Amino acid sequence: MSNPSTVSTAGFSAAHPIRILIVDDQAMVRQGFGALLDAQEDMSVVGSAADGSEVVDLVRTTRPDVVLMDIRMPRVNGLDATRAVFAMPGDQHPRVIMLTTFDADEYVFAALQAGASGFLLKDATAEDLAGAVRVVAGGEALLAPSITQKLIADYVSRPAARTPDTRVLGALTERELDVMRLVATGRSNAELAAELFLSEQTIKTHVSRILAKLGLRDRTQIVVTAYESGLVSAGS
Amino acid sequence: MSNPSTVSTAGFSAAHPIRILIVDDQAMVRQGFGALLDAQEDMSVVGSAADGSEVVDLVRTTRPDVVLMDIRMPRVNGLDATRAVFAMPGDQHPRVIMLTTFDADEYVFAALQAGASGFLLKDATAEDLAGAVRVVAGGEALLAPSITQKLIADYVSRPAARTPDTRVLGALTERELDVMRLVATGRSNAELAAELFLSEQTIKTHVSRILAKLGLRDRTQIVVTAYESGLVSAGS
DNA sequence: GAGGTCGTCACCCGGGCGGGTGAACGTGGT
DNA sequence: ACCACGTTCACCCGCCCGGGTGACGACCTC
Repeated sequence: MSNPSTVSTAGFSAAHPIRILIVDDQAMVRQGFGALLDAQEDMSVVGSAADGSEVVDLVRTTRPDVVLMDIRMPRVNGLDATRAVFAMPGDQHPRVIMLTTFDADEYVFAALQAGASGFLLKDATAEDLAGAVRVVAGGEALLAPSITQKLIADYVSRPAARTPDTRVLGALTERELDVMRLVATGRSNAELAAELFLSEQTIKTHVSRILAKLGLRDRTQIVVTAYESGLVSAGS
Repeated sequence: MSNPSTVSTAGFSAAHPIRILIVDDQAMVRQGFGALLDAQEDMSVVGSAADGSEVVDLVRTTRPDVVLMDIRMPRVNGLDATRAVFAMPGDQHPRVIMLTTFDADEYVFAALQAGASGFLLKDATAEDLAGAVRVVAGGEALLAPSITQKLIADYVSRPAARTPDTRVLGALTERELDVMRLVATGRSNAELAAELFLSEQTIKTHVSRILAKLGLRDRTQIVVTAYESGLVSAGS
């Protein structure tokens, strides 16, 4: 899995070793992976922690490029620790690779959402691990094949991320879009009037214009169109 | 990127070589990749094609385990060819790895949706390619790191695949869910009556029951709840 | 057979909704 | 200066919608 950016990363890191922080509650893992990665000439393990609670402080003091993070840990788990890392002020967040002993698919989405760039099983070989660190340090991402498989299956089952439809957004004025968004929450005209500090009649005018411009009949069709066009989306 | 299943695959394929079909319009690629993979002792290139139009026939006659498919080809492109392969009758479809000369992110989702299990750039090394074939033949999936990066970015931006909410699905009867789904398309009571061959009054009764059971006020809130609960979802 | 749920349908009533028309004000373009 | 457009608001009207009540048959449980 090499490609131009991996190569350039390797060249770059010869001068500036990739700084690595290892977070795992098992001392064996910290020592094993630590020694293994430290042996790579383009990498340097700058710290380790046994608990997610120390991660933020360590990131602040050691400034790692890549954090290897066990997902299951006592006290603060890897998920929360990752979220905490990406919640840190500034925009120089380290890249995070999640480690898991077995196939914990229920955490994959949460981990990626939290900001992780990689997901490896702990049975990975030395080459796998070192390669993954280089890939992730190079700004790309890498998942274990079994994880990739699950991710793809989940991915294709999700609706395409909808960019708000231009045919809708274009025809309506900004104010009408405001009203449409609120109509799509199930509110009545009177409620919209109160919400927007307007007369109910004004709301009715806006709603009528929306209906006319979009060729719809009633407010239920406005709600449907709002969802289908991506103006609003499920999950609030 | 090795793991138990990769190992078992290799062990399995020593007795039964992985059968490979190569589809690419460039003769250089067919010959190069073909010779490269054929040199692997656990692989056997069983055919090649320069055009997506021949793929279905070749899959039928050569029964490959893995198809390496260029995404850009004259006449029938790799996307359509992949769809055609998975549209073939029977359930013993080969696994498909898409190849692309450069970073064609706009095709990634379509390719995966079509059924592809892998996505590689053509600058992959021999080890990358052979490793990817083994991973995919073993039932898992593998993406180039730059593709993985884009996939993750797109993935986390999508709303979680909603499993229809039990609080909604549980309270309503099957018939009421039917009506709710149709209400959520923006139809009037009269239209629902016609659609379901019922009296309009019956529809009104169902709608009233839905409103009462879910604690809603009017049909627009039914539409909102239908979308938010996952009973229906955008993208039709 | 008694009781419960579900699906079907009827009548009446009140109210929110949508349609039509008109108008005022401010902004921006030519 | 003029017109177009967007935003705001008013009055009137017709009607679909939602609420209440009651009913009938089918099915299932006990």
